[in-house]
Order: sequence, then structure tokens, then C-alpha cells
Amino acid sequence: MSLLDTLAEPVDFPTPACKHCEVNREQAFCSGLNRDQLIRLASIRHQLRFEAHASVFDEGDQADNVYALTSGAVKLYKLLSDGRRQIVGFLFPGDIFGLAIDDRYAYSAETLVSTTACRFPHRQLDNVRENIPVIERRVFNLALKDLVRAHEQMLLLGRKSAREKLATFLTSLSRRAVERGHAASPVALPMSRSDIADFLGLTIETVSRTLTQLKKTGIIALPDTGQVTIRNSAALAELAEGGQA
Amino acid sequence: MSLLDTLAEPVDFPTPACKHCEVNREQAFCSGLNRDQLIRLASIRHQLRFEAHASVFDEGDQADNVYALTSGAVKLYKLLSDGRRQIVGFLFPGDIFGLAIDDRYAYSAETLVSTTACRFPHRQLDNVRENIPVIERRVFNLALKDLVRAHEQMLLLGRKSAREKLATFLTSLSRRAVERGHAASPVALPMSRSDIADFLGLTIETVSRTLTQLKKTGIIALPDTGQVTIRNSAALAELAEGGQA
DNA sequence: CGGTAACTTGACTTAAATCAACAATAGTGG
DNA sequence: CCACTATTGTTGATTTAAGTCAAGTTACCG
Repeated sequence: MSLLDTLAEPVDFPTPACKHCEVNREQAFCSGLNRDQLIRLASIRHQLRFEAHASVFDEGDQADNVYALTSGAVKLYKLLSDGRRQIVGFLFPGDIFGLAIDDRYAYSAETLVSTTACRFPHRQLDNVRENIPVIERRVFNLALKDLVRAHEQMLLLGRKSAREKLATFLTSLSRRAVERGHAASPVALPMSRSDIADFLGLTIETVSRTLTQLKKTGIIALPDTGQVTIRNSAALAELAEGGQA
Repeated sequence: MSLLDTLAEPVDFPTPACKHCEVNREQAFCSGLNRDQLIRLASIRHQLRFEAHASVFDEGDQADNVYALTSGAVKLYKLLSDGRRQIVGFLFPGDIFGLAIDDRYAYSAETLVSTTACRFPHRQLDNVRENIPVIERRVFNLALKDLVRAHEQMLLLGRKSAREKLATFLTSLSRRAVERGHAASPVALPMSRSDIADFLGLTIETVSRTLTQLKKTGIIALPDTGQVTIRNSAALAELAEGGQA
């Protein structure tokens, strides 16, 4: 689709919040902006729909676009030459991805489930950011949140046991679900065991065993592979922080 | 020292580049700005000198300041309640630290050696950033570089062997030294083995053994504990990326 | 020069990986 | 709707990379 097509898309004003970022109003990319600012953003955005398990872009690709996730879920990952994989983030509605330096994406992005996102051409978004400081700051704060999360993940990867890793992972997913207006439990696991393993620096066997172990101690329940019920969130949180719960 | 004292400090204009960020001109916080922009920044900065092994701030402290490192080196780390530590970054001249969300630092900062830094009160820097887009973008790009580095470190922590971790670490230190105008080899190691271990998710014994092993294969030499000579940078780089060098 | 802290090396242990079935789940086509 | 197959997930047996425990050794500092 060309830029002209994008501009021709219906733009639903004067709705106060961007319809396509309706989840996570507090921190979403385009929430709380005024009419003119939304029009500027809408004029350069392109709304996209992806199938489950679809590639959005690959590490090393020309970084032409920034994406704001509006529904669904995405994983970001890096590969070593022999196929070892590290997932560097799971994204949910309200998160953005695709920011890059050196004009190349530093990770690959793939959907976990059927997903919708707004796409913003990097160059045009740069221009909007330069002219609308509140948007620049919005993008900055989202990037900073990613950085804080990355630091927490480094602590997890470098210093936590398998049990602590899983406890932290489930706690974090639950907290983020609450931020998006969902219940703290049960937590949806839209990713495979293999994805969880590659996010936590473990193998699928260890992920499976550890979840079984947490189930046996009554801290969680596993109604099905795609869902976890948190039965004792205090114990889970305690475990996540290195306590001996 | 009060804000008035800061303002009373001699400001060396019309020097084109901030004297205190003279290393790493390309990416440094205050390089390449015009006279008015430098004056604005200088008016809110406070120049500091720290001893070696001095605490700059602790995780959880009120995040009142942002720091731009001008000489020396700093480590950023997070702790678990039982004392396990993860170093989330080593910083060198040209790097900034102390950016935070929620008004709390997400990590502790300590000097490795005698260090000088510019300190900017968060509130006042916010104001300058709002009014001077080029400064906002400068801070943004430095934060984004940190994020890219954090992603690389997640790949290292989650998926690389001890040997690959050390190879990556030395390669990265060497590359950054070059960026600051130093030689690619020998590489200075201003941090202890314990710091290296806590950065790479290893123990000091494994760090020591692995360095000895790399020395035995002739890839590096260890003239003393604080320095590494890279004898075969191609082999080291190959190892770092998971090759079987 | 003495003493402490930092680093190295060695012996042994262990948490998680690997290898190997097996079970459950989800698609697919009859 | 139900077999049939492929994929994903679980569990068990064994291995291994890195951790732990324990000396030594070197370097640094008062």
C-alpha cells in the first residue's frame, strides 16, 4: 500500500483516543494526544493485520518502520549462527517495537497469535517526533521502559535458578496483564514452551519440569498448556525475588 | 553544592565542544551542539569527581539526576535479596546513566576507578530537552544504544557458553575502546574478576579458568590482571559469535 | 615487610542440559 | 465426526558445563 492509500484510510475523529490503541490507555503510544497530534500520527500510520506465527521483520533488515502493537502478541528474538535463539521480549498491546540505530533492526519480530499493529515509517515518524515534543517523549518513555525490563531480564538470565526464572516470568506476565486491564489470574501463555525456554535461557524440558514442580507445590495450576492459574501469588512473588518460598 | 554554585562554575566558551565530554565526540552527550545549546546545558550541569569504588547512587533511590561520564569508568548493577548480583552495564566516557521511570533508579551505580562526570538535575534536564529537540534526540539515541547493548547481553547471558561469553566481553570492550579513540589491543580491564563474573553470569573461578584457557590457545595474552592483549582478534570474534574457533 | 585482598588452580558436586521415550493435543482428511 | 498423523509437551535416565569448596599464589597496600 502506498502513502496515498494510508492517507485515504478513514480516520475516526474527533474520537479522543486512537481507536486502534484502545488497550493500555495510560502508556499506549497514541493515547492522550490532542486532535491535531492524532491527525499527524494518523496521516503517517498504516494499519496492519498479521496471521499467527508470521514474521514482521528480521534482524539485520533495513529498519524502515516502527510498529505499535494494538492487539495480539509478538516475540522479538536474536539468533546465533548455529541456531541458538534468545527471545529478548514478548510484546502486548500498547508496546512498540522496531526502533533501531544504524538503520538495521537488532532483532527479528514474529507474531505469536493473530495480531494487529500500526506501522509508522521511520523517517516520517522522525519528522513528527521532531515537531511534536510530546510524541518524542512518548516514544522515549516506551523505550526507557523496555530498557528497565531488559535490565530485569539480565538479572534473571544471569543470576536466577530455573524455578526463580519461571516464577519471575509468570509474575511479570500477570502484572502486565493487569496493566492492560485483564485479571491477574489466570494468565494467558500465548507462546510455546520453546519460546518460554528461549526467553528464560533454559531448555523446553526444564521449563516443563519446573512448571510441573510449581504445580505440585500448589503455587500454580495448569488448566491447559496455554494458561496458568496463580494459586499463591505471594509465594510466587517471593520465589521470583530469590526468596525460599 | 547548590545550583548557584553550579552556575558560578567557569564555563569555557566559545569552545565548540564541551571540554568535559571530549572523548567520544561522535556520540557524546554534549558534542556537536551550538553555543546557545551548550550554555543551556552548562547552566544546569554540575561537574563531579568520584574516588575509585565510590557509590554514585543505589537502586531504589529517588532518581534526581542524570550523569554523563567524562573520564573513568562506572558499573551499574542490580541485587537480589540474598546478595546475588548482576552487573547490567560497564560505562565509559561518553556514556550516560541515571535515566529512570517512576522516579526511582532501577540499578545501583559505582565507580570502578577515579571518575569524573557531569551531573544534570532530572527536572531541569527535562526542561532543556523539551526546549531543544536536538538534545532530546541525543539522550534518546544514547538510551537506544543502551537498549541494543542490553539485547546483546541477553543473548550472551541466556545462550552463550563461558568461553563465548568471555570472547564476546573482550571483543566488546576492545570495540568500545576503539570508539573512544584508543587502541583495539591491549584492552584495559578496570573491573575485578568478580565484576566480570557478575556481568557475564559466571563465577570468578570460571572467569579465571576461561581466561587461562584462552591464553593457552594463544588467542589472548594476560600481561597483568588489569589488561588483556588480543593476539588473534579474528578467532576471538569467531568465538564470540558462536563459531568453533 | 607483613598482611590482606584478589586471583588462580585443583578436586568434587550439582543444576540444568542432553538423550530418549512416551503422552497429549491439534490439525487434516476421510 | 472420527481416525490418523504431526506437533507439542511431559517425564525419565544420564551426562556435562559450570558451580562449589578448598588450597595455593600473586599482587597490592599500609
